[in-house]
Amino acid sequence: MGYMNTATDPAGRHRWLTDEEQRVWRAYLHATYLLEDHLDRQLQRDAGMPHIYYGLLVGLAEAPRRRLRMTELAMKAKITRSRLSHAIARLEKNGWVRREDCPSDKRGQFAVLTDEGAEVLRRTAPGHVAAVRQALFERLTPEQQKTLGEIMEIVAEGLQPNEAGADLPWLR
Amino acid sequence: MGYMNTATDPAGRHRWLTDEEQRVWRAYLHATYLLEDHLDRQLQRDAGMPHIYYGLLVGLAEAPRRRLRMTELAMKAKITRSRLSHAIARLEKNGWVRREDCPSDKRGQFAVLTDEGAEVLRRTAPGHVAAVRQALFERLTPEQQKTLGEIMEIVAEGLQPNEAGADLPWLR
DNA sequence: GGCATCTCCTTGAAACTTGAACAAGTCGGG
DNA sequence: CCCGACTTGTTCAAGTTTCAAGGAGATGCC
Repeated sequence: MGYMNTATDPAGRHRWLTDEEQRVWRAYLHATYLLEDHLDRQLQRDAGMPHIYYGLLVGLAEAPRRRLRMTELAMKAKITRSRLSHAIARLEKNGWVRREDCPSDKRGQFAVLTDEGAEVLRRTAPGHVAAVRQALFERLTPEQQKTLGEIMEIVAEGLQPNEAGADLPWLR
Repeated sequence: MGYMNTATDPAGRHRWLTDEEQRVWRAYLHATYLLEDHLDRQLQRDAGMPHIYYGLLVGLAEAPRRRLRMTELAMKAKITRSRLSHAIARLEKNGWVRREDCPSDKRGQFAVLTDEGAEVLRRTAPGHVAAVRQALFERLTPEQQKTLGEIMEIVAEGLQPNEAGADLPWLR
């Protein structure tokens, strides 16, 4: 009992994970926890925000006029609109982001990266990239990197809610 | 600017990620977000608790007398003691876990899995395992599974705070 | 136009996490 | 025995996330 067991498929009963699968799964959980935790702390310390907020600024920085509609940004970051509202409120309070009304749709709002926000990014991006590089890429062979990419694309594809037709509430 | 750029190492300046590294990194972020989200919802729906709380019950179920000292459990789950205190309080309210004083150390507390807790696990584990299997293992070749395990072990090892000597504050 | 319906985003409350601070207990000298 | 240093686990406050609900504007159809 517990997470899973060693047995495979005893004629109709539950299929647990094999020992090997279990090893892989636990390694996955362990590593992804540690990495997320590591990056969250790194960014909290150096940029004063959690990883996902940083990702929002990056999303804006990459957008045409440093701006994106709330829903677009939520989709890009794969979070709910609600969560984004709260997050942007916080970033706005920090002065990294500003809200602007959408002229063509009065319901709409743009989240706009401010100069200050861009500056924070400029200042903290190198450290963040270094952290990612050091925690991940420097430790893997090119082979492993390639396989990791393939695996992650497969997994993401399998979980992708939308799939040409099944429009998703970006989310939930 | 932003997350990273395509340039490599222009004589002393910041090393960004190559295009390929960037692809891998974004795929990683995307997939791990989706998977964690997926499992969290699956467990919230079927077991009424988030993934990490489920992991705590599993940890207890695997322990000798279904019990573990708070600090041990925190280590096993790789979370802070503070977070564990809150979590156990909640699980206790649900009746899945009970606290017991440690006889040998009056500061100590055991978290003990109750029969109810064990029952919840028994009832929900198959669904959870199925979710993991379906989202991950069924989509990967044996080769990929093997490589994934290797990669995750490497990454975890690199982030492991302790390393024979550097005792860690379980955590932080 | 009138009206049902959908979309955009926000809000509020509850749940969860974090970090610092803390009471209580243990431990190892002196 | 006593005291300083450390450990154990909790608590508080602040921050974040979730979920359900809702206001306001757009849309389409009659």
